[in-house]
Amino acid sequence: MQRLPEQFFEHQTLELAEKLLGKIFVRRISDTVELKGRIVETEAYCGEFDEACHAWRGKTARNSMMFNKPGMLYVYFTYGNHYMLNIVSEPENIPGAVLIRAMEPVEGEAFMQKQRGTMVATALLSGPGKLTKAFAINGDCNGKDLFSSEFFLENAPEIPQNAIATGSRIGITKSRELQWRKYILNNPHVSKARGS
DNA sequence: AGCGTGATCTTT
DNA sequence: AAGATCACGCTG
Repeated sequence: MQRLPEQFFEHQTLELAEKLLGKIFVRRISDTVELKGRIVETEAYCGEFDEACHAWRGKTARNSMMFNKPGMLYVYFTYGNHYMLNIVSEPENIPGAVLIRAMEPVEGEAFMQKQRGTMVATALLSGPGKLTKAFAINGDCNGKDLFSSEFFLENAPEIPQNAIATGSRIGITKSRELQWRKYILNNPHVSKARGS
């Protein structure tokens, strides 16, 4: 299976959010445990005109990874409980990232079930805080990249336009009007909107 | 529909 | 130094 090269990530953030749909996120935990998930939901966060983006007011200690090279991981901690996984986009020194909001389990389900404390397949990776817990991703992963033996993306067929849905990003209060959430239509592993 | 949880950012 | 916010998940 082909690994996606650095050039794959060199697209505008919103475009990358679409192109990531359907691709396989891989984490090698050990020689014997490999975890794989198919990306089914993403959100774009980009630059200084997007008030929901952590970097809209400029570089800080937390968001500095968003200014790094495309294909790196930006992982941050929020709500006192949860790590969020983002893939950095945009050229160096320009802030941008794609939040991975949901995946479909492909390999390593036993490990994911143990991490999450549930056997329900659609509950393993169907939210940004859930999937980091399932993949044992924490702050130590911030700044790693997708071109190593530990983390990489596998190529997979492009999702046709008529199977991609667009909407407002979930859980934010600012810039609600931007339709920067992308997800695969009718996929049961997409996260539920908050409050429903 | 309400709450836990703690880092980060803004305001004093 | 204090207060508000937060790209959430769980219980009920």
